[in-house]
Amino acid sequence: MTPSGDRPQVGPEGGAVRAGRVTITDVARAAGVSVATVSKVVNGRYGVAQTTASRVLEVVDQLGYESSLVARSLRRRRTNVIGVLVAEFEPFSTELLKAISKAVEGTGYELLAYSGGGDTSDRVGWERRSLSRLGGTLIDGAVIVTPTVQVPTDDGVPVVAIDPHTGPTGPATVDSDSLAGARMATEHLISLGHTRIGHLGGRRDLESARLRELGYRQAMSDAGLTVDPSLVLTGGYRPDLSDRPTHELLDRPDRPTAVFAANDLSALHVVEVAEELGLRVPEDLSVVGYDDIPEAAAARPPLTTVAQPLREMGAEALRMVISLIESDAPRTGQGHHTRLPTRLVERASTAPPPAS
Amino acid sequence: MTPSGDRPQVGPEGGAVRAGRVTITDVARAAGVSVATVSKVVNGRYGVAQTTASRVLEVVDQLGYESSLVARSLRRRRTNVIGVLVAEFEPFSTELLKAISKAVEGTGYELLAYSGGGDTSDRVGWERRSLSRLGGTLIDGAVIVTPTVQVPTDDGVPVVAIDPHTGPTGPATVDSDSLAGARMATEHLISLGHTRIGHLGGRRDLESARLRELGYRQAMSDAGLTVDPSLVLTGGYRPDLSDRPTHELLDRPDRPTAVFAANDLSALHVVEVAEELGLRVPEDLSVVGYDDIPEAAAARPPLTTVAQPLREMGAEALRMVISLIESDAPRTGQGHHTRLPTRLVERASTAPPPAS
DNA sequence: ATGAAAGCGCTAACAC
DNA sequence: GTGTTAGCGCTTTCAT
Repeated sequence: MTPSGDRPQVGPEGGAVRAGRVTITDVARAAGVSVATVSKVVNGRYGVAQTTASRVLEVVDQLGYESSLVARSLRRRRTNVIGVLVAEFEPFSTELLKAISKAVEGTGYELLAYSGGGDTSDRVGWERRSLSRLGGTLIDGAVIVTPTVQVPTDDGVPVVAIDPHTGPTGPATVDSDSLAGARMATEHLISLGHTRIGHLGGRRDLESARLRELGYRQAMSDAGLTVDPSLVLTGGYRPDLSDRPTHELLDRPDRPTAVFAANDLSALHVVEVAEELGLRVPEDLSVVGYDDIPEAAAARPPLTTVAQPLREMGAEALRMVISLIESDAPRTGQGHHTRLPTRLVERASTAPPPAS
Repeated sequence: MTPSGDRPQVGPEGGAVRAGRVTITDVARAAGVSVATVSKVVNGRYGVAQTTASRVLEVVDQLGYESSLVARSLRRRRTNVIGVLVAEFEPFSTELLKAISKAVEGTGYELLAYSGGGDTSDRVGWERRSLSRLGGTLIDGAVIVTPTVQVPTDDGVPVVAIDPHTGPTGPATVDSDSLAGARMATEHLISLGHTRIGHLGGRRDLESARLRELGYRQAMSDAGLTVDPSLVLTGGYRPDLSDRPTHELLDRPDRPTAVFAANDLSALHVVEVAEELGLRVPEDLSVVGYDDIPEAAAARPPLTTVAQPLREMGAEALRMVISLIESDAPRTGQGHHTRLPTRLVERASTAPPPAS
């Protein structure tokens, strides 16, 4: 058969004209060798003649062949891809993603971010699904952001959880010191003279949310202040879930003079609602958030908040998965835990309470 | 064989205890049926007895089985996953990602973001590689953010490019009106009284960068101002690449009184360098950026910039890929192009030039 | 109603 | 050096 026999047509720019992806079979046929040989050449294995190799490489180039990650990962053990699993791409997870992306440079790994929690139906347990769908094949390891349940450590790939479901137990985790952060936030409000302080809590299933509420309670109690139970509500870390509790907090004559929200997104929503109600921030109401996402500094007024070291947390989580991937030590149920410090960032959403 | 024979061990909480992922074979074995039957049940196909189905489902639940995206996508046509391909996760691409993530809710698709440009070696052409690696199998369609080359439209999955390599030609694209935006930015500086205005350009391979420079030149020329060629440099949309040209702009006695940078990231770097040099922004130097990422509003001073409608752009791009995926019309080389309007956001990084 | 078998694109043993 | 073969986990005819 003539070499040009049934080789896929090649356009003027060297791109394949035939529809669909170029597969290893196309390359093999065009180069007149077996797929196995193409595979060897592409993967730089030994045992291929110089001349064959260069001919194959030429065809690869001509056809624009690139091996399918999917097919390859099904067969191979390693893919050099690390998964970042999130419920949804919102400011917190994307800040982490930026940090991980920066840290991944030069490591030889690529990043694949997957949002599996889209459907409201599986707001809980999405990480298990995502992990099962991708793990063991597509990705060598995973960083899971704010999982709703404890991630299984024994089955599948190495996993590190950021802002985990549960505290220092189970899989490897990275988080920041929510207790201290929440105390700082609350103490800041107290030092400004507030005594009637509300708390808009986070996701009840997350350790971080529980610790932030605890920090708030401790600071109040340490200052000799009693907590009005009707002022402690749950906003689920989300603006939409925060709407009703925020109104509950502000639609009343004896409303608090300050609110500590468990994250920036819900704090920002408190500011919004306050303004709809004709309350000025910070003159009539002080608001403190948590996280220090860029949106917090960008808001009007700029939000006072507790900064989590998101860059470091992302970098650390990446370091940890990579080390888990590369050490072949059997994974025990008990992972390593890193907790990083937080700090208060005073901006313009807090001030002394109205004279009244 | 007894049903309990070689079924994988199940732990107290129903989680699989054996290492590795639970595969369809495990389920089949545990349920005492064939893999084909399990597949049918899992995919809700007809032709399975009620009792068999419920038994299988029970085992699925018990073992926590979830089908592998990889294996499934290799065999099937559709995966209901849309890829967002970026060179790197930085503020611009992640804003788009947030927008697309918001828009994807309720569509039945899931999002997979892949950063393939990690290695500096392939700063150019990463999108071709990523597309080849994922396309045709893992993802049903792709949104590519700022591709470095023209994306092939004929081979593989439907593609929409945001801020494309080339203007309205080739694949479907979404971008914003860079020409008008750049004119607004420059006119704003001129109206403040600036005459010596520098331009820190973007990535030369992108249409948007060329249009922003053109808009700058048009506004200058319309105002009867001449452009000093030594004041028009390229920053490549990146802080690191902007460092040298920024110093070239500012380390001189006859430095400009204002700089229009082609995106916020490089504008922010100009502000940084200016401050290192002891220049106050905006008193000694005015700076305008482009994009309006959250970091722009969060900066000190808050950055005057040209806002791109990133939310709309992301939503529109998603709408377009989905419609391409769902219409089985053969893809022509010529896609649809949407160009959205920009607007000037005046903040505190611009002011009249120093009296001198 | 169920299962056996082929095959998606690829890699890894093993044969020639 | 190179090709043949098996098989990764899954879906899909096609027999039974």
